[in-house]
Amino acid sequence: MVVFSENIFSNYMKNQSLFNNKDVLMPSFAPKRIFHRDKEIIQLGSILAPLLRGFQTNNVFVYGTCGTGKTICSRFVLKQLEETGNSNGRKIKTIYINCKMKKTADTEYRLFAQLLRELGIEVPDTGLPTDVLYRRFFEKLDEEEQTLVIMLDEIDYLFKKIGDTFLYNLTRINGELKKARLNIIGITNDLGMRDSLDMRVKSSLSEEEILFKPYNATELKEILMERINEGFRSGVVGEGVVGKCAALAAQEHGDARRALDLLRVAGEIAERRGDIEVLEEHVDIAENSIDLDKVIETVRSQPKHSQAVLLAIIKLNESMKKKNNWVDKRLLTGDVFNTYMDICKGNGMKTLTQRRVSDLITELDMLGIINARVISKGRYGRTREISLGMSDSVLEKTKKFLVERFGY
DNA sequence: AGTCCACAGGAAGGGCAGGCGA
DNA sequence: TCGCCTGCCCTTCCTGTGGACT
Repeated sequence: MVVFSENIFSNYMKNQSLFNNKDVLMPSFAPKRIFHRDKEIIQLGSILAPLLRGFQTNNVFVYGTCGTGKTICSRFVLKQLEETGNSNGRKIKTIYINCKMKKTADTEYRLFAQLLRELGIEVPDTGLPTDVLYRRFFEKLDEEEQTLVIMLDEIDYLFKKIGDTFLYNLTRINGELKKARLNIIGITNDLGMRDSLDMRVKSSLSEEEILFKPYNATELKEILMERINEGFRSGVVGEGVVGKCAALAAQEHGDARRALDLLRVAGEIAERRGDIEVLEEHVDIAENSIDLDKVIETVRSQPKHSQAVLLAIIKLNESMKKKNNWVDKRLLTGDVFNTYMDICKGNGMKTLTQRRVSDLITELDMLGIINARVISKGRYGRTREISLGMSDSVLEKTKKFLVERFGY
């Protein structure tokens, strides 16, 4: 029972926080020092340096797996480039765009709209032809002598969705500008994307390439120690915790973002429990919690029909497991569509066509929630084999969320 | 070698919301 | 205000496809 004469936050305020500055442990935080990426930073810096003297330079293609420091290093270099340029009387502006942001930069129109907004020009969400946006962007850019560096993060997502026309359009702008200059930094964790690009785009975007290798456990440990010193009160995080976070993240392709998330969430769990120290058991709990939050957040942001398709996949997956020979049985597009229709009918929803559901399956695959690959069953047709890309505990919570939503 | 299946996925077009210009 | 334009989401129609089966 809550007694209203007592302040519910008094306990929280009584205990001293384990954190000094939690922002330092956020993936978005820009640290003063970046470890083990000297070579890549210097390489990117030397490619962009001619811009400071007003010379043309090459576009850059940055690739490496998740959490290898691509974004943080690129942002670090661009920030310094902008500062150095501006303090030397040369106008350099940088724009960061994450192409995976739904409804923000996931179509060519939305990408150019976002670029225009960054340049201070408001444009409607729809209604204008894309080439009008393109022209406005071009005119605004060429109003004065300046250099614009556009950093397109997760560029593979946009490429898979709409092809490489937008890249072709962007890269050819430079030849038409009279006063301004435009440079593009494409960042991706899809190492195969480069090979799928149109020859003209490839030669223009991949003029320079920088590969970010995964961190090993020792490097991750050093990165964590630096953040702990600033982020936590001294002595609240033990040596074992750092080693565990680093080892777990090293297993996941040397992902520094993962290591930081583990550390921060472990700290939050310890604090919530009222413990005075972050322990290895907190890291174990954090490991499950992070996956869960990420997947639930993604699922929650999906349109209703995508959620219904995912529920259909989860339900079918479950019923297959219950059967003895479930290993031999495969989850196919047709089965998913039938179950999806049942879910829609049960909820009074109008069903989308199989063609559209096929696209939704592709989108769920691109988000990493499911795995779908095209297979041929010979005489019995060509279809997609679908499986779930999440652990049992995450699956259980996702199912709970979807079942509550659809009551199925 | 030819047939056939169950889709994949491309192309075209409709409906809707919204902008532009006369 | 109205007609015409656009992008987006979706449907409809269509062709293409890998490999088991005949």
